[in-house]
Amino acid sequence: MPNATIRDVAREAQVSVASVSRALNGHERVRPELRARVQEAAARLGYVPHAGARSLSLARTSAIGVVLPDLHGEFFSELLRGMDREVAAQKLALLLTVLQDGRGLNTLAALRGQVDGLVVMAPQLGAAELRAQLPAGLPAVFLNCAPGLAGAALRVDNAAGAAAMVEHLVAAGARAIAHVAGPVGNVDAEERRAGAVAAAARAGVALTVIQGDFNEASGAAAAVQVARGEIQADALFAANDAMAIGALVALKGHGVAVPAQVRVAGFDDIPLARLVTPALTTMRVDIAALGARAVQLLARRIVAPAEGLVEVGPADAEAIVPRLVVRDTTTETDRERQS
Amino acid sequence: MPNATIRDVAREAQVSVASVSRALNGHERVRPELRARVQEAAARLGYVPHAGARSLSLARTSAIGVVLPDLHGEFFSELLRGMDREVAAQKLALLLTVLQDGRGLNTLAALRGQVDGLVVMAPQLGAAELRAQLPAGLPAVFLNCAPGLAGAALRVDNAAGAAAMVEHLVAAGARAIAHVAGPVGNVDAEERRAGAVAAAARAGVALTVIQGDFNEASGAAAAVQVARGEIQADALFAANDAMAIGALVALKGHGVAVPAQVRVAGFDDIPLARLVTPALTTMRVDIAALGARAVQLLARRIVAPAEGLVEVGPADAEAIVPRLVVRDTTTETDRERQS
DNA sequence: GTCGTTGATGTAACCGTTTACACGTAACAA
DNA sequence: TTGTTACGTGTAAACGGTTACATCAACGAC
Repeated sequence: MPNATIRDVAREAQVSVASVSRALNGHERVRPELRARVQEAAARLGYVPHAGARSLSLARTSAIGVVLPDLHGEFFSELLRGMDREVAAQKLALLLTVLQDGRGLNTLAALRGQVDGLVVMAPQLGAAELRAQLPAGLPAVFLNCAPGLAGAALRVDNAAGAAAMVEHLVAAGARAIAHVAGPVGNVDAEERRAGAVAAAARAGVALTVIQGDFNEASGAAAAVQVARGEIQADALFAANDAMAIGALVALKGHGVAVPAQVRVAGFDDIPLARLVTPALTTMRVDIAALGARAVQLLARRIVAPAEGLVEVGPADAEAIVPRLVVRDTTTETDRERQS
Repeated sequence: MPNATIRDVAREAQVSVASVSRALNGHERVRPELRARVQEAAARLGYVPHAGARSLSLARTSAIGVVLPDLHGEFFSELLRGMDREVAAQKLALLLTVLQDGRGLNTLAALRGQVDGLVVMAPQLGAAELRAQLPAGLPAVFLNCAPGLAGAALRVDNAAGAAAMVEHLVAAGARAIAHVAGPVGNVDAEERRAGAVAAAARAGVALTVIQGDFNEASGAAAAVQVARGEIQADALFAANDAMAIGALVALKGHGVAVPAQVRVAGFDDIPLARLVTPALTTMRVDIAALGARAVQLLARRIVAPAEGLVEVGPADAEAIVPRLVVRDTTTETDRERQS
């Protein structure tokens, strides 16, 4: 007998199943004496309600699905940490699905009946493609997705962040910037590039785009071009920290002084950024807050229909603006020689 | 009409619900013509089976629960990545639960009926405490947990890893090793110390244990003792990379050549390890593999009862052996001066 | 023509909850 | 006394699937 059911408890407490359900769910109209008897019986049998059955009956699973691309490292864990924080507060559970390239196409639809809503991050999928895969009628919040989907949209304002960084570099004395872009087709990468290009144009400084792929090696490769003088630049702005760190190491290897000769900047503020020498200037995105906010928005959409105050639609779209974190790779300070 | 049910499909295809179920689940005894008609109807209505209902009927959810402590960074994401890889292969879903300090006590029991099994990592909980919270009769796999629980146990073989490192240091010419241990009470730290001590005894080299606390500062302090000659050693083996890096910096500061005068080694292979100069020799634990293996073991336990070949019990306990990653702090090479 | 056999399909019970509704009882007003 | 009301509790019908069993038609053997 693996587990007791509500009927076992009813028999044990000599009441009906309805009373057991009411007693355990804290209904009003239950005599205290009976409630106590039921609770006692439940405890005696080690009864735990069967979540699946309950969700079938309530048409509510108390779980939300998270659909993510194949992420690495800090970003992934911070996002989940933020989501979990909020999910716990709302007494929900998290069902995680990673969208690998091959599989995962019908995977999304299969979530019907298993979750009450979806937080989707699929920067590589088009709106139409995505819409086709989503189970109809499930509330959803989209993170950095193609625009125009039926649900709340939450994004990182990459363009504004990149622009802020370019402005900072210019203020720090840069006159020719090399931007190491992320992989083509990646929305974040595109937005950062566009923001950087626009800001450079506004500031009247030269900006050369070098193609990268978000990995360290490509940052290093770009740095080598700069070090050899193949590309004229007194600042190297990478679209993420991994590439910036790769570049930093490569520049050091080629005897280029940072930030004296070339300023270096990244994006994301991964933990490693403040540990490298010199410490990396970068844009910090509060990933945990992003995750928490996504869950919050979703939770609101889930209860909303019940409340009658639906007002859904793609109305609410929000953007998280990254914050500039100035460290040693862009400003000459007396801390330069230390640590 | 948010979503079609099996009855809608039955009506649309002019057959019974049983036939729909059989047709869609690939049963044998279904006339091809009827199967086609059902599939067509299902497609027309955009029917997707309701996971909750199905799991209630089948007594199988196709989901497994993952219970983790409040982890940060790389470890967390790598573990989940490994689990997801295996979970996808087994056509399961992942339900994530983070065990924060306060909450999460009844959280575990609430998973009944929502998952088919559990992967639990709760290094801070005692066996009894844990057992009390787990839903009875749920297959479970424990990661680095207290021993003696009913389920498979999977751990990192810290002792073997430490021993391997000591052997490597000896092979690299070390004759007197200083081991900077982690905080007392920490299981990983204890195991690493024990493994190092034993291996040194076997190899017939001296080994001095210096108490540390897993932070950089304690590594640096230990290094100072070695540099000053207060402790005789030609190799410094720290129980984690943070302390090793602290030691590395301190040795450099005291003009001690690494690895010529003192070899340095760490444990964990954090991302920073290959970025410091000289690059740190360390032990790499394949976290993703650990996660994948846990899911694999659990999946086996889940199907086993159905197969009749139960053979459960705490029988299978496995250990993942870390891999030695040799870099520049233990071997003099021509790469020494570079990067 | 009858009977058994076989294979495809339908009927209905079941999984474990929740809850609308029915019902019985007691308190109270007339 | 007799309605009315309010309240506590039980009965049974959902929720959306799966599947044991019943049913039925077609077929071949006698």
